Amino acid sequence: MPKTEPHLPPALSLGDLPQHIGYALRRAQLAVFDDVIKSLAALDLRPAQFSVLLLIAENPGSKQTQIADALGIQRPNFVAMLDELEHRKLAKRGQSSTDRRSRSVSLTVGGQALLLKAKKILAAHESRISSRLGDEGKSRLLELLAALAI
Amino acid sequence: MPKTEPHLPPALSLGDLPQHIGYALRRAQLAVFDDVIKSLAALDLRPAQFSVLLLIAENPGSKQTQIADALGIQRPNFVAMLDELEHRKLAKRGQSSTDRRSRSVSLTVGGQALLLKAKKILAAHESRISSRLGDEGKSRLLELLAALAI
DNA sequence: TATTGTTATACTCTATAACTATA
DNA sequence: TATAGTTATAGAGTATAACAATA
Repeated sequence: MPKTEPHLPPALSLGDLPQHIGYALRRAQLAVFDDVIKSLAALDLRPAQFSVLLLIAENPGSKQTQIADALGIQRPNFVAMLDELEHRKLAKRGQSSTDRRSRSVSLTVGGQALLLKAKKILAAHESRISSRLGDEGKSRLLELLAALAI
Repeated sequence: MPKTEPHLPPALSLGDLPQHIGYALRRAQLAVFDDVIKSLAALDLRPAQFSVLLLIAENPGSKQTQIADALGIQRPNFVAMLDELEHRKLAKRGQSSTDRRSRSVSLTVGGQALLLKAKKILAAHESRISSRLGDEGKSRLLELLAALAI
């Protein structure tokens, strides 16, 4: 008598959900972000925190709200994010010489070092993910996604 | 003297963020979902609610937890979702004849009617979105996304 | 008047522990 | 003992109104 397989419950039908671009996008995004989140967890960084550190480094002297806007983060929600990065001594708020309302943000040396580590970790992640697509596949995917991102 | 353009603040540099698959995926997913959410709002349906109605219709007689599992919804979180659909008389919980612990879920006539309307609305949405990609583009995109969704 | 940063607040999504009733 | 449904709860993420300081 052949060994019986462990009983798997029958998979439900998803109908034509997998043909919906939105559904397929969401599933892929969750899977990729799952890998990003796990990768950055070694540095106690969440994806949004990484992107904030990156934008601050890329745009020295920019104002708090400019960073938030560029990342689609609401200004009120950005306050606590910056508070935490500042508390961890990764970023700091400075004075604007021309406008005493606004704060110019910058990275500390520790923030620059952590960003560098994060970039290396994410480069490895990116290689892992890209290997499922091939070079042509990745560039075509980025092209198609750009057409959707308005 | 030429008319001066309205002053736009200089766009910040995103570095190589747009080359990250995860970043591009998230931006595209948010844009597409924005259209889905607006489209379904006419029926007072959120995307997750649509997918629940669809799966119930596609899998008659299936149990509450099977629907939740197939959609990646945690069992505890699925309870309130079903409560609301039941309160709106779109779905109902029935008795399982063989296991008194489990509930078999089904759509009411009203739920079937609303699902049909939602499908039509989403078909129009899908046409709108797909037109940005072309037929070949859409099928290639679904193929690439499937490779990422593990 | 308008804008920057801020506080307070609320709503959705998601995640986990633990209970109950059944199996 | 294990499972289905449930309750309670907590944490992210996201959204809006309103205030003080400054422009």
